[in-house]
Amino acid sequence: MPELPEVETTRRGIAPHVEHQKIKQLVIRDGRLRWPVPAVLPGLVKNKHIGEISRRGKYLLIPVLESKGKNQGELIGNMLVHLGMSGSMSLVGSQEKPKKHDHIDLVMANNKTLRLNDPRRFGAWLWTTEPYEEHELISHLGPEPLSDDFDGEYLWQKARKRKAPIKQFIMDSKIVVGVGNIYANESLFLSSIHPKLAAGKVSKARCEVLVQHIKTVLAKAIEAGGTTLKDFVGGDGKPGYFQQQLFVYGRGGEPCVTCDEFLKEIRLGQRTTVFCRQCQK
DNA sequence: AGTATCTCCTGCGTGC
DNA sequence: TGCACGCAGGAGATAC
Repeated sequence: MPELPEVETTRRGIAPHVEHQKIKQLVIRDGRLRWPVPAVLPGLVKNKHIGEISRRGKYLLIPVLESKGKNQGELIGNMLVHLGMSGSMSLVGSQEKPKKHDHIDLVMANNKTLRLNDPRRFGAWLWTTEPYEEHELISHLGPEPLSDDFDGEYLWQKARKRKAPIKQFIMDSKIVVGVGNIYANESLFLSSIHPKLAAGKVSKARCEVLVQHIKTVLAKAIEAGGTTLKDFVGGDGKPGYFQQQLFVYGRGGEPCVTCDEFLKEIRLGQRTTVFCRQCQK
């Protein structure tokens, strides 16, 4: 269930093995992801070089550069990868046989292969020649949650007159990217804010608190993921997600760690929502 | 424009 | 053991 910390952990895990490498070939074993993987892509990237991998929200951006002899040259375009909800990447030896749901291989000249596994095929592997910021899946996205652009003032301004529940509001990628269900539940608990409270009813002061908790929760999760980076090479591609302690997510019916009240579990916009009726108002 | 609902897909846990 | 079912989840698409 890749949320932003898992995607960032993936980026950090694969980057040292992939960046500046020459692409031997791209193998599309099953291109039926959320959108069809462009059939022309293997031809476009063959024998090109890979640039520095970045992340925007939960999208991984893999630049492809023209090759000049053994070196890389000008930017040709970007591969835009999303792990959906069940996707993961791993680095394997180029001879390693694909397992079930191993849909795409990026085979590199260093005899390593970046491999995408995605059982539910909600992920994406797209191509764009325009600056990635202008791609239709990227251009409308809100600020990065860990950046200075995301602060209490910003959230409060955006939330004015909005009636949507605060939980759904912070999960809206147009408002801020990277806050998935787990971390939305956790940060609201830490902020003592009821998930159903209308976004426009959250005071400026409480917006400040909420933003700080979102940042802290995400940063801690990234830190936890960083401890298992070594598992990327020759591993199963699944870093130690959810190592951090979860206060409410997955704990419906169990006692609140603060007040012992049984945690309430409801559905909000078809998402499991867990909170403490006592602590969150 | 803002909000609510639907949708893609497979694997897993549960209850019969 | 097998089957039907509900649920999980990101986020774009669609409807109101």
